Formats: sequence, structure tokens, C-alpha cells
Amino acid sequence: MPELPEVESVRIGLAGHVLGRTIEGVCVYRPYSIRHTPGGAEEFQDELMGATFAEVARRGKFLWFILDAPEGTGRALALVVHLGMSGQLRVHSDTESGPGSHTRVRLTLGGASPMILDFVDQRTFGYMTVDELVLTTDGGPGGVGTQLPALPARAAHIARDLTDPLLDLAATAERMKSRRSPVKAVLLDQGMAAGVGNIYADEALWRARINGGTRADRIALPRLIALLEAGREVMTEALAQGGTSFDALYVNVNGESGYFSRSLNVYGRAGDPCPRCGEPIRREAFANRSSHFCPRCQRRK
DNA sequence: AGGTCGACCTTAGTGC
DNA sequence: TGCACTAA
DNA sequence: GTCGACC
Repeated sequence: MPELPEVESVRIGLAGHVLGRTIEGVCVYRPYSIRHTPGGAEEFQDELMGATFAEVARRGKFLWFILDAPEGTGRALALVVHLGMSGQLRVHSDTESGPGSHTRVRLTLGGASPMILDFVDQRTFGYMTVDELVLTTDGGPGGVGTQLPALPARAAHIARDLTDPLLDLAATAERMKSRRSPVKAVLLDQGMAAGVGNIYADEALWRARINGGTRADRIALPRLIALLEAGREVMTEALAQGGTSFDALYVNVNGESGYFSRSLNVYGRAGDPCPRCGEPIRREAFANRSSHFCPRCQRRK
């Protein structure tokens, strides 16, 4: 499941291939995948045809391509992508090949050597849409990959990345402390700090030795700050490793490869000994999803 | 206000 | 082999 | 992964 490190890997990979290219073809195989576009496939095509990719930016799990419209119609637009649970963006140059069975949208990009950008999404929870850019409330850059103090309207409620130096950890910890919900839920709240998903939330909690079910307001401020720092560390390390599993012409998110199989301490390791104390890692249901933790290092308080 | 649950959708894997 | 259920 | 409904 793509979280901040995975989406950032995709962003970096894409930047190297699509910047400066113009969209010459738009194929929507699955209208549901562009469901957030009010005018449907027709509007989606109209707004994209002829547009050029000026920048590729990201905030949390949102990715967007800032468009240079052919006839500057005033409003700044971006092609927004959210990968959901299983989305992938793939770039390749064989314009002859047909779309795979899970390809939902295909864009043909012009240039010296034309290329294809496929949005592949098995489960379909992800989506693509064209959205208007709105100014950031703090005046800072809208996301990683752009200097513009703007981001897509539909991502405006997302906080700055947990890994963003501009995010004030102490202030964020204070906000967390005002919540009575389980700290894991607060960590997953994209309006608090963006980019943390189920996997990295479990990893951060394990590193900080905090039980995710503990009410946030019952945790001392320094521990909340430590939790945020732990999250920042895991995601930074994951990004460093995630970069290695992608090669030039194949840009994707593969939930099983690289970082996943090796470096995770608790996620997907139910029954395995805790790397710190040897106690078997436990897996429990939490808010309709699974949580992994060490019952010894992460006692409920 | 918080917490739990189901919905959204597709498919690969597991077990009887 | 296939259906039912689950995890992702 | 995310949203909205209901207790």
C-alpha cells in the first residue's frame, strides 16, 4: 500500500520521464477511476489534451502534475493522482502494446520519442482527476517537487508531510495531545501530519514503544514528539531503500518488493519474535484494519 | 466527540 | 476442480 | 486508503 515513501519514489521516477512532455492522447478504460471529475471522461480529456507537464509534486499520498495549458485560460490546473490501495503509475516507450487488464487510464505523451503513462489500479480505490490549484494557507510550497505556494483543492485539507522540515513537530505533538482518540488513529490522520499509513504507523509506534490504542491525550508530550521523530525516521529510511527497487523505464509501486520484505520490524510479522525483546509480535484488528505490535515493548497505558 | 463498521472494488490465496 | 471466505 | 453513517 503506497504511503509517503512509495509515492515519493514514484514522483521522483516520473519527474525524470514526463517533465516537458505534452499529452497527445487520453484513454479512460474505467470511468470509475476518474469519478471525481464532474464532467466525466469528456471533460477529463478536454482539459488534458494539449497540456504539458510542468512539474510533478506530492504532498502526503497525493501526487499531482502541474499543467502548462496551451492557452493560459487563467486558472491553474493539475492532473491529480491518488494511488489508493493498489494504484501504480508506469511509464514505458512501446506505444504499440495494448493496456493490461488493470490499466484504468492511459496517457500518450509526445516528444522526440513518444511514451505512455499508464495508471494501473487493481482495486480501483485510487483515482485520477483534473483539479484547480489553490494557495497554501501558510504560504509555503504546496508540496515536494514544486516551489509554487499552491496545491490541488482536493488536497488542501492535508497537512504538511511528516518528513517536511517546515512541519513543526512540537506544535503537531501539541495538537495530537488535544485528542482523546487512540494515538494510532491520530497518527493516521492526514490533517495532522501527512503521509503515514497503516504500515509506517505500526513501525513508528514500535520504535517509540507506544501502544497504538493508547489515548493521545494520555501520552506525555516528549513521547509524542519522539513518536513523530520515529515516524520521520522510518519513512526517510524507507524512501532511501524504495529508490533502489525502481529502474529507469519502469516506474511503479510494488508493495512486496525491496524495503517491505526486509526492513519492517512488526508489520506483517505476526508470530515472529520482536527484534528487540523476542516476544512474539501480535496482530490485532483496529478500526477495520490490522495492527501489529509487540505486547511486551508496547504495553497499553 | 470518539469509536466501530461498512462501503467503495478487484483479485489472489486458502481451505474444505 | 470449484465454491466460499479472507486478506490485501 | 478514505469517507460517511450510526451508536
